[in-house]
Order: sequence, then C-alpha cells, then structure tokens
Amino acid sequence: MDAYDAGGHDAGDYDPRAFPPFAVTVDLAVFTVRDGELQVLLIERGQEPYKGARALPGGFVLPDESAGRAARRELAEETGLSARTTAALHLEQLRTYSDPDRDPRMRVVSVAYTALVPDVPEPRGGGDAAHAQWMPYGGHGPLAFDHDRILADAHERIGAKLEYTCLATAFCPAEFTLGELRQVYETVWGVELDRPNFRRKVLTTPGFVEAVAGGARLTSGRGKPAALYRAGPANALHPPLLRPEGRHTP
Amino acid sequence: MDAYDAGGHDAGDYDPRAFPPFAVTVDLAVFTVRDGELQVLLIERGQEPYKGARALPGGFVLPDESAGRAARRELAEETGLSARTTAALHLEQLRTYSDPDRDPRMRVVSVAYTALVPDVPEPRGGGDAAHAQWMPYGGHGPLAFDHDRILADAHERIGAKLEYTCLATAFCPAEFTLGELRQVYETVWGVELDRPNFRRKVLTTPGFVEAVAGGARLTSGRGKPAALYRAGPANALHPPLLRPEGRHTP
DNA sequence: CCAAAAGTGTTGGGCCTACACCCATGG
DNA sequence: CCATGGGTGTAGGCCCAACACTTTTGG
Repeated sequence: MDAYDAGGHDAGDYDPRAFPPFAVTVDLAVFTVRDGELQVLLIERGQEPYKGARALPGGFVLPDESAGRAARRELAEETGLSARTTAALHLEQLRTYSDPDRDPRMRVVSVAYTALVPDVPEPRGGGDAAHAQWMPYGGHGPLAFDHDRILADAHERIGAKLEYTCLATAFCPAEFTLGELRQVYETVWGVELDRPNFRRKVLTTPGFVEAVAGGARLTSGRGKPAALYRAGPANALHPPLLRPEGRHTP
Repeated sequence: MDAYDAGGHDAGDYDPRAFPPFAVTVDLAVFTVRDGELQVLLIERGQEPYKGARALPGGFVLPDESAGRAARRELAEETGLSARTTAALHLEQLRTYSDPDRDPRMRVVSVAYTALVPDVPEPRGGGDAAHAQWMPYGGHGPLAFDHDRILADAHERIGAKLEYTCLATAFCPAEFTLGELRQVYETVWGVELDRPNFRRKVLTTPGFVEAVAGGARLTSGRGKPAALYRAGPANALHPPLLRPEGRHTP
C-alpha cells in the first residue's frame, strides 16, 4: 500500500512495475427508436460467467487507443455498420464503473458510453461481426455483471439530455418530420406531448432544426403530409424543453 | 489485436493474461470559495515529468477499492482532514481521461472526481500529508499532464450543476446566510445576481434550505444581521435556478 | 447621519399550457 | 365523408426580472 502511495503520479518515487494491474474495457449502451418504442442493442453471452444472459456490447481498450476510440471501434464491430457511418454517430462517455467485484474473474474497470442511432437496418451478423440484436428497453431479463445499472444510468442520462440539448435529432434519419422528432421525446420520456406547443418550441429554438426546401413526407400513410427538417447547427437548447411533470418517469 | 478482441468479456475465449495492462488512477478537482473567489486545491510536483509544475492531487486506485473509495481516501490524505469530515463531503465522478499519450511514462487511465468543500482551514502538512494548497482558479500557471482540461471540465460541470441541484450548500458551512449562498453562485458563475429575487427563489424551492431557529449572524460586520439557514433535504431544484444570460461565462 | 447589507413589495412583460380550429390525405 | 395527423391561432395564467422601499447594523 505504501508502495502504491509512493508511486502516485503526483509525487514521490516512481516504479513502473509497482502499479496494480487492471484491465480496462468499454461498455456500450446503444439506443434507438423503432416501431414507436425505445430499443437497446444487446448481445448474448456465450461464456461463463453469466453464460446465456444478455449483456451490453463492449470489449477491451487496446494499448494504443483511447477509451473513446475503443468505444467507436466496438460500436462498428457490433453493429456491422461501415466506419464512415459510425464515425458520424453520437457517442458520449457516460461514467466509469470500478467496483472491485463487478467481474468475478478479475479486476476490470469499465468506461461506459452511450450511443444514439437512428432506425438503422438490423445489425448484420456479417463476417466476424456480432450476434447483437435490438431489444425493447425494459423488455429483456436481468443483464450480466452490473449492466442493468449501467443501462439505467444511460437511460436517465439521455432523458435528461433531451431537455437541454439537440440530442433528439441523433435518433432521427438525416431528414425527418416534426412528428418523428416528437415521437423520440415521447418514447424516451414515456409521456405524451402537446403537438402544437412542441412544434412551436422546436421551431423557435434557433439552430435546432432547419427546413428542407421542397420536401414533404408521410409518416404512416394517414394524415396530411409533413414538412421535412434537418438537424440544425446548435448543440444546446435555449431555453430548455422540459418534460411535463417535474423530473423522471421511471 | 485479435487476441484482445477474442478476450473481450462479452464473447469468445478468455485468457486472463491476454488483457493489455493499464494503471488506473484518480485525479481530484477540489473547489472551495475563500475570500470571495473560487479556489482549487493543487500540489507541486517533485519529480519529472512536469517537475515543479502544479497538478491536481490524486493517486493510484488500490486493488481492492473502487475508484470512488480511492478518491475519498486521496482527498483525506491531501487535505489532512479527518476521515469523518471527508466522509460527509460531496464527491462526484467527473469523467475518465484515457488518451494514450496523457502520461509520457506509461499507459495511465485516470478517473477524475470533483469535490466541493466549505472554507476549511488551510490543509495541514501534518504527518505524511501533502503539500497541497489552495490557489485561485485561473490564477495558477499551466498544470501538468492534461490537468488543465480536467480542471476546466470540472468547473463547467459544477457551474451547470448549481443550476438544477442543491450543490451550492456543499460550499457553505453547516449554518450559513443567504448572502453567503448567493456569493457561491456569483463566484462560480462570475456574475452578479439580484438579491431580492435570489432570496425568493431559494426560499420558495421546497427542501433547498431550512431556517435555523434562533440564529442571526453578521457576514462582514456591516449591515443588518442575516438569518441563518441549514441545507435542506432536497437534492434537485424545481424549477432550476438558471444563470442570467444563456450559457457559460468562461 | 451615512454606508452597507438584509429583507419586503409591486409591477410589467414574456413565455408557456391548454385548447379550439383549419388543412390535407388515405380509406 | 370520416379518421388521422400536420399546422395555425389565441386566451389565460404563472413566473420572473427589475426596481423601489424599509430595516438594522457599524463607523
């Protein structure tokens, strides 16, 4: 213990062999909105422990890459999407999970990331790529390790970020209707929003969305065709778009 | 590379010796409000690299503790405060910094924490404890490693959290005046707030503060004695206490 | 008496909720 | 022609920024 104290990178002597060895991994909480419900990308474990249980995709951080790069690489591998596609996706560090007992085999510190993707085609199992599949959020059994907690933290985070960032557009394709955007909010928050007020709010927030010139599209066949919009240049929402009753709807 | 892929904890074979070795540390961004200005706890490095430069306090995570426990332990060691005192302090995980080149000696992944402390006595250099000292935020030179960025991220985070949490009371002693609480906001945000409106806002937010029965105290000698308050049971502010002009004042 | 800080009151305007109402399309 | 969803308008109310004013202390 004293050896480690003395080896602190802030002061004292330094011995490269004195540090306690850790494995560092990334875990991914990847969300999408499909069929009007929130879905999450999960894999099925083939090995003990937790064999047969669902888990978040993830893997080791390599010696020459940052955790963020590792997360993007794993995302590409698990979804089977091209590197060009995944490079544009929204990926955000959530937090780091470091309980000594979180992995029964050894000491693993995991940096969790949250990714939001539009309704992409089903992840292909092409080549080496994974058996990852979309499952409704909450409609899966208990997950392996501490992944239930990671997933819950991720859900809470994106719910909060929808309030004061333009993040919702990350769930939508390049061009989308305001109805689709509203459905993102309703699905993640689990509430219904007033359509006219939502529209005004979004359109009066500078840089949130911008109209597409000629476009008009039908969402589900019925009703008046809706105008199309693109994501705007803004990152933050001023003022924020708060969910109805105070906080949370867990 | 393939060996590491196959060793991923989500699938495939698993070899405990195949994982890339990392050192895991914690770094602490400890803030206080002293003399009406925001100050941060820094140490001076005695070793290369960055010998003589200022840095954030921190150290290795031990094999049998979580990063959070390591952060609290380091905080106690650096400030010289008793374990009972530090156990009550607000400590929050900021984010993890994992750039491969962030430490020139070896691969170090650091989990950064932010701590908010009231105006405690100068950290004693007692016993083994550190040469840590308070310095005005921004009034120090460039820091070692990527600590400038960590510190900037921490400042942004606490500024944002003041808006929608009761965090500001963590900067105050057990009993405080509304003037002291307002000074916390003004100091961290770098703006002036309207006193009457601030008072109303705080008092009408349920659970933010509660009045101390008989108390009344003078802040700086001059003026009418102010009533004393304690931190209330609430954690979040509804509605939030937004800073004046949109975002940021960097 | 004056300066400084605490505390109370008031008012005008902005924003937002909650509706009512038209428009365009598919069946 | 009716159900469905897009889009516009409007009235009421709540909240809040701004500022005037009183109170209580130290010098």
